[in-house]
Amino acid sequence: MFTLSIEDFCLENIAESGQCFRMTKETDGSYTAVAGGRVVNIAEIRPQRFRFSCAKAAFEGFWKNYFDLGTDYAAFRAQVPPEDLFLHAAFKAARGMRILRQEPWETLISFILSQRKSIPAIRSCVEALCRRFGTGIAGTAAYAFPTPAALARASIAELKECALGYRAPYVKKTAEIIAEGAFSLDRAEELPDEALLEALKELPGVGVKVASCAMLFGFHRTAAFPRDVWILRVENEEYGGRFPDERYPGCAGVLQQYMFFFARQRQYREWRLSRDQG
DNA sequence: AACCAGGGGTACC
DNA sequence: GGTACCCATGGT
Repeated sequence: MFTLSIEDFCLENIAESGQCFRMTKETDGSYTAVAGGRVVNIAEIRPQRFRFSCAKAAFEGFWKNYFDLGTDYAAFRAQVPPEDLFLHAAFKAARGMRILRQEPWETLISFILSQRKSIPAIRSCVEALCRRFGTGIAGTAAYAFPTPAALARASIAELKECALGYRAPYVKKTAEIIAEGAFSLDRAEELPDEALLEALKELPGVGVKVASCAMLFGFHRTAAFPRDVWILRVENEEYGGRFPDERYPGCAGVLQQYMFFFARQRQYREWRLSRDQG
């Protein structure tokens, strides 16, 4: 256990941002994250001052990278031109958002089962999969995300018991393809963005949007710009149909996450009303 | 209690 | 290359 000062790091905004599904709020206001077969609890004991439950070595060896704490997020905001009022409002509303460096496998499966589900529903689905097919993490009550082999072994009926519905075959087939080695996530890491997108789209249940989410959140390809229903609304309401992602080479995906977060807030509706009247 | 959710596959044209 | 329609199920 140790404490640390960190700028641009908001546990709540990250946990509620819909990029990860295994970060939960505790009754004391702290957050517990499960990733990479590890568990950590983080409390903001005063503004920008955080207490980590793990050892310093585990932080340096894993969590620091996981939470992308080596990246200066103020530099992203600085790229936004003053006239883009929406994006500036989004940066204000989603202060402390970061793009986590999650594992490709877990991210891929999580977003395959995300389709036509709300974020709370995705969380409970993922948790059910972990409890049923993952292995327990020693010294904690948490379960690791199941391996490709474990999900490939699962029956469709078992997967449906985790509320996967019609997505159960997608998850099973993708797990089989990866467990067999017909698709290597390690080799996929070497592909350039466009080739990676096309490769991911070959997997069952993976279209442009799911592939983009896996790229952004699992492969940390920050140029990937996932377009879901919320982003499409924002593009129509704020950008005349299409966000100019080419204006932000290599980091449009980061901005996308701020946009997504703000678009879902009630305060966006109010912000838009007051803007349209003034 | 209806409504909608970080969409993809398929059958058309 | 676009579009209409279906797909299960939970959270609000």
